[in-house]
Amino acid sequence: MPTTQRPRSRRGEGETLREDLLAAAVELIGTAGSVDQVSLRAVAAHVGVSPTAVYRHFDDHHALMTETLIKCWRTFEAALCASQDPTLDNFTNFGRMGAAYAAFSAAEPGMYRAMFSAYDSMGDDVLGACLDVFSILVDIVAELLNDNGDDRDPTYVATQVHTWVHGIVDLCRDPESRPYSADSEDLIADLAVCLGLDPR
Amino acid sequence: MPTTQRPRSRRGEGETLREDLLAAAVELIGTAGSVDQVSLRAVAAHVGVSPTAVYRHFDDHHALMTETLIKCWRTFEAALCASQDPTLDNFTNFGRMGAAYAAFSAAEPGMYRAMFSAYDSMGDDVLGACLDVFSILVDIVAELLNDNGDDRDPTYVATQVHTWVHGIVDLCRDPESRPYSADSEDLIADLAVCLGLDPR
DNA sequence: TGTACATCAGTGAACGCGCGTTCACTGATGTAC
DNA sequence: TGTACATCAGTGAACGCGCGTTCACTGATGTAC
Repeated sequence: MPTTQRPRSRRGEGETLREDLLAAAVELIGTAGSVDQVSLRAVAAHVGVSPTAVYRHFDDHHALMTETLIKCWRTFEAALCASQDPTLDNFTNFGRMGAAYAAFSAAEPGMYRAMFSAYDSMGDDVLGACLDVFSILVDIVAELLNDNGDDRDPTYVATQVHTWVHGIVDLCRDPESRPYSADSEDLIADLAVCLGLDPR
Repeated sequence: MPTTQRPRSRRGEGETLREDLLAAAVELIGTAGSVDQVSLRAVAAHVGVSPTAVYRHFDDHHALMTETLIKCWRTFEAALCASQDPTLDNFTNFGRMGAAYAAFSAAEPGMYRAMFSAYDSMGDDVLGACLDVFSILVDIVAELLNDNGDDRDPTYVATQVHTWVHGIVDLCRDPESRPYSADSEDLIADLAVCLGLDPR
């Protein structure tokens, strides 16, 4: 958090501060691991601007946090999409998405926790961003089931996948102190087989 | 939170305030759904006592919260144990424990979230209480595997069960706004079969 | 080309609040003599 | 049986802090004439 003051934007370029505030808020959420431990004043200080400047771009603290969380979900979405390779088969891509999910939660544990702690308590826009991510998973599961001639409901199976993966990365978040000696990579790898998603 | 003042304990009965403070802290954690949103002052006010009185029984805010969380874990442990009936077979008891787990998280969602958010960040005593609960699950899974002549590692399978159940109750916490149309009871019921725990 | 001015992108002081914690204290009560 | 007193179980005022938010303001800058 720089005590150094941010240089004032030139006329017409006021929106750059908005982006800087969001980026700082994302970073602070990642450090804090929760939304409500990140103050408006801390975000402003991180950027090098007075607290009042924030009100030029956001209605209040809640609006700042809502937009920040949406940005987090978009980042997560981009990471999952980037893992997909259309030249590969669906089961391989499914595995890559699982690995990307685990990698994101390991690289940004605070962000991951904050996102899933608050996904349903910040309003419809955040929930919408969350649903967009889930639909990516539903799509790949649907293709997988189709490949296998499996007529199970893709949404239900995707929910099985997601609840399990989420439980794994949420509980096994700290290899040092977790109560589970198992490795999250093993757990995720076994999961597809348990759910009967591997090609026969 | 009563503005009414708590009557002073009689001489030699000072420990009753300690119990009252812990009970109030458990309740406030349940309402807040997190540990660090519950202040020492709020706990004192809930009991009807001055903030300074808390320091007669706990070193500081952190010590109060640590003991409160342990009490939460013991409550959870008692609920799981109470679901077991030694006159029934292991698979039935396994199902009853799953139902008790889901019932606890549904009845005390705030407590459940606070417990699992903080299980690894409050010190070894809290982690120990958490491990005690996990070992209950390992025991019933071990008996189940033994019944089935299944030689999988009970700890690993229990980890599979727990990560999945936790993911289900954590993500499907709010039937109104969750992104999943599935019912958590269905998910939990299907889980045992997916993991091959049902008797053949 | 010069200049008045509206607008943009902020600042700085102040507010009332709740927080954890420290300090000096108070009054009831059980007990030793 | 009476009483002095140590101890118990607290209280109340005060501290410095960070918080969200409001308000009046300032100074640079692009633009219209």
